[in-house]
Amino acid sequence: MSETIEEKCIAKGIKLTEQRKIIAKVMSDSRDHPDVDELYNRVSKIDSKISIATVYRTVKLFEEVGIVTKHDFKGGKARYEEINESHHDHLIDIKTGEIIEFIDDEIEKLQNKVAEKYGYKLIDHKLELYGIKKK
Amino acid sequence: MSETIEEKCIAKGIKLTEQRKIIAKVMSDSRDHPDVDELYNRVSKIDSKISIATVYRTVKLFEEVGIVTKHDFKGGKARYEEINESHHDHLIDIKTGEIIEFIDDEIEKLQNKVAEKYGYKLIDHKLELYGIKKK
DNA sequence: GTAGATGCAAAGTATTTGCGACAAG
DNA sequence: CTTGTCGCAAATACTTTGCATCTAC
Repeated sequence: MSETIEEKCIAKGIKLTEQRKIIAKVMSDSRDHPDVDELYNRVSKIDSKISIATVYRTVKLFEEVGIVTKHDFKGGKARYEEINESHHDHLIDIKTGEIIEFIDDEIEKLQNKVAEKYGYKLIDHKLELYGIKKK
Repeated sequence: MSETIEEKCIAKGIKLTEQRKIIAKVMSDSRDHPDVDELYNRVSKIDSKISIATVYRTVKLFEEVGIVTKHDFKGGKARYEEINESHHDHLIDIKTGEIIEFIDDEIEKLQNKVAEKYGYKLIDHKLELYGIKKK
């Protein structure tokens, strides 16, 4: 039962403006992990009057209520991705910038173990692998 | 045989200016992971004439030649840490911001396995755990 | 002596914000 | 209606850079 972003907004009592609907749609349709600029480009094609400030405000809002996550991959700009059921981490191709999503339950378990060991409850984590494709 | 940053600079043919020596010393003495601003504060106490531009230029240089690493933890600012023999990852206390360094060989191995699985050679990785202290 | 480093201030990026106009509930 | 959002441009925050001067080697 994967809800759409729009449904999530309603569930969380967020006002659904035209702009937010468009931004939500663009994010849902994005398989990659676009930065705000790229998001703005895509959104502009649908409605050219939307300002980049609104895009910034919206992704921030979506992040705060847990609809999307923010990534700070190498390169300065923050990049966003919709959260859906399946948690995953990222394997990034250093040469091409291509991003592969993966899940490894064993690593997940070990992370919890590490946190436990230091007396912490694990809330969140970030795992990024950087590599080059083998020939 | 852990070399000092100064020794590493000489080994890599980097000109050792007074400013660089000071910045190197401050970084070596820092157990935490200071951002450029904080580094600049500490450096200024030793020599108040050093400009923040030099700090930026120096950390960038040190990063390029592999003397320090840059982290993009939550919070926007880039933070730096000296590289020494022991690789480690970070467990960050969400409430206090405290950073615990840890190593887990099992996780390291699994990361390589994941990269392999997708046909990649692992070059680098970043693992950050965010948690809260248990009472 | 010479190539490269520094300081300063100005210029870039990325992101946030104040404010009057406007739209969702 | 009322509260919160939008668009715009100005403001911030972080980082980089041009240029004249200075310094390590």
